[in-house]
Amino acid sequence: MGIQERKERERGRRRQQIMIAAKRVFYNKGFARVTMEDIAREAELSPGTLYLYFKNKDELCASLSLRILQYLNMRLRHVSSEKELDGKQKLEALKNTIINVYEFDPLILVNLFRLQSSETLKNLSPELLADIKELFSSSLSAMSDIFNEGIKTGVVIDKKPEALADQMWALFSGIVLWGESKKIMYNNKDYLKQALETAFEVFLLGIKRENRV
Amino acid sequence: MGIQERKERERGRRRQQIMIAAKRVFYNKGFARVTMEDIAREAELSPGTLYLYFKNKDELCASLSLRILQYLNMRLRHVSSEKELDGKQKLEALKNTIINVYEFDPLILVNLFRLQSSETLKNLSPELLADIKELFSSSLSAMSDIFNEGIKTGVVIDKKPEALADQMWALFSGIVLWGESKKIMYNNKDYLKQALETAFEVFLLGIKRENRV
Amino acid sequence: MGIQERKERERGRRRQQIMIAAKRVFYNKGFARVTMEDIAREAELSPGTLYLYFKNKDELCASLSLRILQYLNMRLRHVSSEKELDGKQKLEALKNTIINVYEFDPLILVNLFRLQSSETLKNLSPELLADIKELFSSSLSAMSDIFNEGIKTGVVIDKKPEALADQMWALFSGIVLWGESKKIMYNNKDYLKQALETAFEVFLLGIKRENRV
Amino acid sequence: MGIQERKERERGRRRQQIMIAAKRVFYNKGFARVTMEDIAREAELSPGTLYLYFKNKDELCASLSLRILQYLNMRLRHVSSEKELDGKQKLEALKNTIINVYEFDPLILVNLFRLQSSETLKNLSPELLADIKELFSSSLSAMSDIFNEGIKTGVVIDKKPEALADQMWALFSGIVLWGESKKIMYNNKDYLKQALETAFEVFLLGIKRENRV
DNA sequence: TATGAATGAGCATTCATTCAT
DNA sequence: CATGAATGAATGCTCATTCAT
Repeated sequence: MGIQERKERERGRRRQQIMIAAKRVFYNKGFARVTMEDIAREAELSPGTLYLYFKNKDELCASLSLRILQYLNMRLRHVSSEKELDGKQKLEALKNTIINVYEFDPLILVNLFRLQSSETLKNLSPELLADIKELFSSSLSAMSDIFNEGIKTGVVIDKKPEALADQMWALFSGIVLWGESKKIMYNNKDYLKQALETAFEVFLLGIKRENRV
Repeated sequence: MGIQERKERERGRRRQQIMIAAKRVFYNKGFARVTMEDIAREAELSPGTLYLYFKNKDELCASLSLRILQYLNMRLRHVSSEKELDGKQKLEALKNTIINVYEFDPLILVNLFRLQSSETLKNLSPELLADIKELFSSSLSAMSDIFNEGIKTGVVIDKKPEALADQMWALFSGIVLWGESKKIMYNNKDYLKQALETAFEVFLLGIKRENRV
Repeated sequence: MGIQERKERERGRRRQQIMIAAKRVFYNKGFARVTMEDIAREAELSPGTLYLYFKNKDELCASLSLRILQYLNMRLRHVSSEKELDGKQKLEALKNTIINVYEFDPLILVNLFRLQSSETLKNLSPELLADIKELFSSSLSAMSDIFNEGIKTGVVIDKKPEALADQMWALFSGIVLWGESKKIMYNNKDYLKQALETAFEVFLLGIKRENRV
Repeated sequence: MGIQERKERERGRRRQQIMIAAKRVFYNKGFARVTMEDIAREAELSPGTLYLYFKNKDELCASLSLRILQYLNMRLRHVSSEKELDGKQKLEALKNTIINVYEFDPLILVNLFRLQSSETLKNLSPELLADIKELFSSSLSAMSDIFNEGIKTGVVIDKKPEALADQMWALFSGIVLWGESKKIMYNNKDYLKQALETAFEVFLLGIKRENRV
């Protein structure tokens, strides 16, 4: 391992450390109110140091989303390319994957979905924005592939696979955000996982050919 | 009409005037960047005056959501209580209503959905929060009623009607927010209405008994 | 006097008040180290208030220069248009005017000369920059006129009047800045007025025809 | 050559290398915006290393001025002590020397003149400040000598030679700084050398006895 | 000697909110 | 009721300088 490589790895670790601290602060104070100083304090670093690893606050926040997108993408690609599963099993695996990603880090997922609809997107560096777009596209395309296989093998009704992928994604983000508000408005904490299960079941019911006359 | 009542009505008009101005500003500058002074200027009032009609900025913004919630609620109640329609027709009417609400004011709807998952909720006055909750509950309960009628008449599969209402709502907000991000990330402007149509169709496919074996 | 006009005047007074405070602070702390908060404190205002009257720090500082430029310009125009004086007397009046402007506010003059050679110029609002340019041009053109009259009446040697004006201006700023450094480096406080006198005398000697063979 | 001496020479080389890098950066980014890291990067050193050779940023910048002052001083001493030239020729040589110094490094000269009137002077180490003072004094004294010789030989009018030297220096810095601002304000790039020529000519006209009645 | 990661004080600017008129 | 000038706390970001290695 060259010295260059070791440094790069060290740098990556630092970034992780900061992102983890940021996440902890987000949990405690809520996204909107977190300041760079809060994050620095939590990471036991000085504010200036954060800027050695992230260009600005928006990029730090967006980087959190990037991580979970990477995880999601990896999992989806894996399902999509799984040779052992038939079309129907893949649909099931898709559902489970998404729920699993939700469980992996619910808070950051909320951050991601909020990012989607935000002016923040406009302030990101072109590189980071490109990365995010790329992962989004790639994930949706993996989902499309799964639906497409379903369509070809006659498991899924004949709709555009991309539209189905978009819908599933929208359902995912909609449920998660809606669940958030239920938590806040109704103190209804553990509603989400179950809601996701049911929603995806209904969604699959709707698109599976076998359930049709 | 007493003098008291006339004053109250006058007051309501002023509030409307401010809210309309706020909406115009939001359209032009984007939610995040709007200041109270912007709104005051647009309303041809002074900043101080806004505070005579709204406790603070959050409440002003949330009040915008309140209006569209009122509209939504009215429409849903109307569908739900329509004697002329059978269960199946009501499902169709429900779909159309929601799409119609979307078209009525897309931007404010985004605001509403963003509000759902936001810490802003915590800062609202108990009264306003109660109003919002009430309208949410009422709207969802109207939707539940429609689904319930469908279930009873054998049109809809046997799931909890409240869960179905939640899902439909989540689907609604998910699509709208996801559509927003598509606008920003892909400059894909007129995607939304069609996406809503398709998503609701699939959703109804999934829950209608007639489509099942 | 209309209400509008009174307000405008009030606003002007406030600006003056702030500028005077700024000047006081500059005297005490030196230009480079002064913060907006210092100025606000001196003006017995809050930092935010400064921004109601000046777009930003650079503009506040440049506005100080504007004032002395206005004074200079007024005086020069006056000399230039004075009917009672012949060409030779106008040269004398020009010299005295400039020295008088120096005495009017030496520190701000240093600020002005420093502004000349600074990247600050690039950050000013187009309007303010235009005002400054205009006053510079106008002042130099008044000086040119005086030299031109001297040339036409045979008092001054035959050089381009604009070049003479530039030179006199350069001499002025050069002496003032050089005098500043003498103050700092040699604690030589009262050197400047005398130096200006002598320098302008030599300059006039150099350009007056009567001193030539 | 002892080991001590070799080290000292090595150290000097490093300082030169850094100063040259600094100058390059100044040319590209403008004085105000240059950071120590910029300079370090350009010099292919680390920021920390700069502090092994210069006490702080101000000293680094002032050292640039020191170099051109050394050059100026050397040239002036040379003219002053030139046996072959008579008083009149020396005045001409003085003029050419100064213009030549300007051409040698205009940007650094601007830096020097700006330094003159700056609070930076107060932050320099006593040693560096002493060096700068010494070179200034020495240069002005060389100029004084030249004027003095002119006075004694009847070429120059009977004024204090030190005052004449001060004036010439002030004229020099005045023209250069004023020329800078013309560049910025009027995009008038190649004005300076010619302006210096003319200004010095007029100055010499003013102090030469031969031009008088 | 050289490094360069880390520091942290410092600062311009914004904007929701207030209150004297 | 209405005003709008004034507030001042809050915050993202910079960069000269240090110090452990």
